[in-house]
Amino acid sequence: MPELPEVETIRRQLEREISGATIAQLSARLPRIARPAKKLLEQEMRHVRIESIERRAKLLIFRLASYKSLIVHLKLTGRLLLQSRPQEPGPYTRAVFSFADGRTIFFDDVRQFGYLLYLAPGSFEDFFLKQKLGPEPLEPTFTFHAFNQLLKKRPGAKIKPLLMDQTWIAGIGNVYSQEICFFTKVRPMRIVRTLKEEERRRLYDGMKKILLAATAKLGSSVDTYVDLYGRAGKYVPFLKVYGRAGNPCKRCAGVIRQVVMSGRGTAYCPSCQR
DNA sequence: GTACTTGTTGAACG
DNA sequence: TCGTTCAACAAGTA
Repeated sequence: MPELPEVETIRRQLEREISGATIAQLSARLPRIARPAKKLLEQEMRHVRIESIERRAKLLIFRLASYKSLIVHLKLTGRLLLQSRPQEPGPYTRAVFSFADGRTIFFDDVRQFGYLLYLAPGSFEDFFLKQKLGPEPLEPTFTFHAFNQLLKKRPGAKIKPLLMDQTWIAGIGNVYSQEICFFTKVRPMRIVRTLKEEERRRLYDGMKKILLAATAKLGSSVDTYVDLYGRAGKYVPFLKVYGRAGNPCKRCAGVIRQVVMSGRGTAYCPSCQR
């Protein structure tokens, strides 16, 4: 599942490879992934230069010439794959970017949840206002004080689903929210108002530490995630609780337990997470 | 055949 | 209005 570290990894690779390149054409092979509509998207993406690649939450933003932009959301199983030599599209290739220099990028997505969204100049701000995204956890301006203020807004929330709430904080999903709780030694169902000062501090430190470490390892390939070059992320061996239910805790003598919270699988160590 | 997996949306609830 | 939970979406994997 692409979360902040995975999406940021792809952003950096895209920046290196296609910033400044020109898209000759974009072909949406599966119309449902094209927004607002296949015809308009393909029309608007003819012969446009990519100025830069940005990321906000789990969204990739292609900044294009003439203040146009293209948003890419990978959702659960989306991939962007750079092909330096001509390749046949696979069964799950939903769109193909063809560059003026002959390279292509495939947008593959088994589950068809991902999308490509064209935004005309001006509608960019509207889109992000509607999204109501919370702050970026790795921004230098996101201090402990800012985090603490954020916690005060939701005193009654359970910490793990709150970490996954994109309108509260951006970019954290089901994998890293569990890892952050483990690092903090706090159970995922803990109510925010019961968190002590030192636990809040560990939450803040752990969040930054884990997201940075995972990004440095090019993300976690727990499902189908691979980077722009089709390579798996290398963070999985460092995951402490995600996908480890029934296994011994890596920190104490406990056994990792799995529960369901807000409809999502949630693993934690009942022994060292309180 | 059935259960399970997940990011986001929108509906439903209190 | 707000916070929260839950079904739905889709399709591969166990």
